[in-house]
Amino acid sequence: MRLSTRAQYAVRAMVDLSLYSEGRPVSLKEISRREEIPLNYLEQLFFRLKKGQIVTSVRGPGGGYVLARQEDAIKVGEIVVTVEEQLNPVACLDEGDRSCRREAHCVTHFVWQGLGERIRGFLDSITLADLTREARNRPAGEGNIEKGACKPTG
Amino acid sequence: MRLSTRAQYAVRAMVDLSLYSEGRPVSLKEISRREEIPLNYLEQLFFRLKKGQIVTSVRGPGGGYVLARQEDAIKVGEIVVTVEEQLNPVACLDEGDRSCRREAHCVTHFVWQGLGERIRGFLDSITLADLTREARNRPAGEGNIEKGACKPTG
DNA sequence: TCCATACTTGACAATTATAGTAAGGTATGT
DNA sequence: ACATACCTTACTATAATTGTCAAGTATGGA
Ligand code: FES
Ligand code: FES
Repeated sequence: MRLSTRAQYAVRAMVDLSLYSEGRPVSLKEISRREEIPLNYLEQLFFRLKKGQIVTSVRGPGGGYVLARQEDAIKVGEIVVTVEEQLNPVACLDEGDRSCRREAHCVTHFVWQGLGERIRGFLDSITLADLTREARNRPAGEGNIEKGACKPTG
Repeated sequence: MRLSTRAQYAVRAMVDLSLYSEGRPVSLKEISRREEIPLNYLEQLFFRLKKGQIVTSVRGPGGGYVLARQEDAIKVGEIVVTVEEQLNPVACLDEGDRSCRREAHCVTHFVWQGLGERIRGFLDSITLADLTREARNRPAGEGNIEKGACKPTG
């Protein structure tokens, strides 16, 4: 029951972007340095985030990414879903899945369905604004995490 | 954000056991046939379930497994946790993890912590009794699922 | 114009976790 | 004794994920 690091990175990167933006575009290079996320990997994430219309991009020198909306209109759940395809605990809940056309017979199906709803509900109840507010109330140096933390292994 | 098939299988197997037991021990062979779960795999699961004191075993011919407690005293969350080690969305929440000793600096930590609590809370709110009641209210043939359903792939 | 910056995009390798298989052992009722 | 059925460990194959590489495009400024 693990969240992908993609999702963890994406949320952290979004908090970073939000914190250091101040209206101007923020380059991935900066975010990469502060949050210690590989630049190439960040590029993949922001490719998705852009498609998901959570950020917009500015090309050329001095360019970077900007939030597509206000901090308080971006839910954590959106970010996670955007980089992680689906947020369902089991495959048969995925859109377009045909492995089980008779959920009516599956006793456990409704359990996982309910679980998925709770997960989404919780993550959608938190906005980027909540996280940046939290971050500003802290001493914190560079980046919003401790170096090397939040890694899936180690 | 996927649940392991171990967990899915375990819950289904427990429902099956509960449904067909009627006081007598149920052999894994039976469960394996009805639920279409490989016998060897089931053995691994029940090895864990026994250690977790959710079932007890009876050896020898005519033996099998029996619920260690009443249906309504066994939570789905217990079953899942027992076969799946931990139920945390990120590694730093795991007991004994040392990757981050300063969660105070990590802005996103509390989000994942809250998520984990919701997940556990929800799964602990459902008991085996709820599932068997559900199952008995259905036409259903052999096993409590449709053949081939609930598989992670396909 | 030319160049440096920084986004854009696809392909791919390495690592890890999971699912599933195999095999041998132990207890026990008949 | 013998068949049944639990007990336990070890291993392999497969899939997903993480992370790297590389080549391209748009743009602002010297
Ligand atoms: S059909 Fe969805 S869990 Fe079985
Ligand atoms: S320390 Fe737990 S998520 Fe960063």
